[in-house]
Amino acid sequence: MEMSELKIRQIEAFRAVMLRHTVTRAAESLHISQPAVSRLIADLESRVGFVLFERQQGRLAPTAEARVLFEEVERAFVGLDRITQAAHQIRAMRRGSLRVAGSPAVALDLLPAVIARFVEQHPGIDVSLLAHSATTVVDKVASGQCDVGLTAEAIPHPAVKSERLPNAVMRCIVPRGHRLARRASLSPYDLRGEPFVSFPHSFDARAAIDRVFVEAGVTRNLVIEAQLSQAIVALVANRAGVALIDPVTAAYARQRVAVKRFAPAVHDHFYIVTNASRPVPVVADAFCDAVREAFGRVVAEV
DNA sequence: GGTTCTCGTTCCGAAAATCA
DNA sequence: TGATTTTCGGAACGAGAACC
Repeated sequence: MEMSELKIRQIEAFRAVMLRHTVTRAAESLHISQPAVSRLIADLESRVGFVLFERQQGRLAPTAEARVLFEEVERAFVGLDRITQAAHQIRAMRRGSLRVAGSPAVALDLLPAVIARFVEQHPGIDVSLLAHSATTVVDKVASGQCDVGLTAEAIPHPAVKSERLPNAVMRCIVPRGHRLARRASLSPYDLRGEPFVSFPHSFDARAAIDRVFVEAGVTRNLVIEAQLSQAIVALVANRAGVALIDPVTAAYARQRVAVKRFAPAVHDHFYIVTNASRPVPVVADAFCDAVREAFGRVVAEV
């Protein structure tokens, strides 16, 4: 004979009566009326198919079967307590996971710095960091493989929201000890004739850089193209030439090259990318705040 | 929109426990 | 010992959700 389905509320009432010894006190602990508890107990007895309480002199006395059942209920409630605790930890961001993807320009220095601080503030959060092209970063966020992306290019995608970070202006880097390293800021005219290192033509940043020099009527001596901004830093550090790079990479390159402000401003925008079709997890939302703060601080100090 | 079901309420009475 | 309090549970009913 199949036992009909037990209900959580009936189990709660049973547990409350076992713990508080009377139906009235059980009802108080559950914040319901006493008859409601009596009815829940009666329903539970009907469903389990045996008597849980002997009515002795108007009082309830648990049967042996009730005591056995109570042991099992207590074990289950330990599990419920753990679920409650886990929910509290998730709400308080002391437990959970965060999957971050970034363009190389941010995945090698900025994001590790933000993540290290974030993990320190939120111990218990498991974090993974992937470095990919901007297109792949957006794909991973769109498909739900990553919670947050940070790209150095605008990649339109119907399944993602992009937030442009402010004040991202390129910096000029020159070898340490270079004649231009003593200057406070540089312009296209200062770089006339200098060996120049830049991104490939397919990059948005390359087009923006080229436009400034065309508008200034300055012809550069373009010697090397490189995909990664960190590679450009290495080339400049090895005196292969000078370059314009994004402010984040520039900020972390100050030990290796001289970083100079450049006018007119060449914008190189960064974007925080999140999934548009589902709510941003609490942890990811807090991480986005940390990224905004760190990004703003890094580009302001360089 | 009407019906049914679930879960809760208040009201009330019966029985036992407590107290002066 | 009688009055009062406590406890349990039945009856009636309401609110809200689910279903047709």
